Amino acid sequence: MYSKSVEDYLEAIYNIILRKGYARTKDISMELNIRSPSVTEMLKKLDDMDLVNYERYSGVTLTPRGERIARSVKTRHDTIRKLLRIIMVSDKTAERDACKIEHEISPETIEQLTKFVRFVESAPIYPKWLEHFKEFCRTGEYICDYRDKD
Amino acid sequence: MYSKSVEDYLEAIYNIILRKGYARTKDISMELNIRSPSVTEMLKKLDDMDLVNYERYSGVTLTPRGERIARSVKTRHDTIRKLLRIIMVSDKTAERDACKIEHEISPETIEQLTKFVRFVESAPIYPKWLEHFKEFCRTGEYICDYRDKD
DNA sequence: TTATTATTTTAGGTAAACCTAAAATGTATT
DNA sequence: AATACATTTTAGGTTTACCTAAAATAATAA
Repeated sequence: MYSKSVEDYLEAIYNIILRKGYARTKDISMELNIRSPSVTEMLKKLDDMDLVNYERYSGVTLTPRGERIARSVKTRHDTIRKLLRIIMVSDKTAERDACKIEHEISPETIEQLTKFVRFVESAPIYPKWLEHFKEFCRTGEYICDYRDKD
Repeated sequence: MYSKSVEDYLEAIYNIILRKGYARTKDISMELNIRSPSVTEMLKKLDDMDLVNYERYSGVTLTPRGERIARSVKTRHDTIRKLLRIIMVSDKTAERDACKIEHEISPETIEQLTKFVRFVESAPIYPKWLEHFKEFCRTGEYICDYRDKD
């Protein structure tokens, strides 16, 4: 398994390349809020691990392995963020917490999380139980209509 | 904020005291799978921070502050574990993942998580939508009966 | 009480991931 | 081409939280 730090760098590099085509030390430094000497140091390590291609004074690209990992971290991130949004966590907090939780979650949990998010997303209308949860959040009262059905 | 490590020690000490009345270096060492010299070292730090009362060669107890924190970590832990159980993560994985996620979660998220768990638990019968989620997990098919209602 | 065993602590490392200050390199301007 | 400015790297620290080996203390048994 890779460290949080490694995962963060790969994810950052991936995102930077997505939006501007290439990634340099300074971009990564800004994205992660880490000083450039630390970034340089890590880029060397990532290069040794065959996760990035690093050339002094140029920039970095991801190797296939690096990109595979970056993608998987990003997917985890998005899944967690969506789950948090479903349970009514604010956008900002959902984003911030996803950044941290993404490193701490087992494959099994990610699988279930993915299913759950898909389950909610695949509902043709906004699910009633989520309306009920919203209401529960406001009032603390559980709305129950199971009696209507039999 | 306290480090993961600090939170883990406090939680461990709390749990050990709960089940056997007192906590010693070796107990903590076994609980956390950390060698005793490391435990001794941390106990001194925790004592300096006024989170435990530590006496060489005796054991430790939690100060009021330490206990307050331990309780709050434990509560977070349980809430996360319950959430994971709700979305059908196995007991073992839910427990292991809760141990890690408990350190990474903001107050806002914990609040929503708590509400969500309470929402599910306060349902008078096992919620239909959870049956549907179970089914969705098995088959990948979304069961929808909103048309029956109007 | 003395010897043996278990526990705890001290002493002295290590590794990961940061940092600052200063040197090296690259880029842009006149 | 020379100077100025920005970026990147090197060199040398720091902190946190671990570790092992050996010494000190406590608990138990002969």
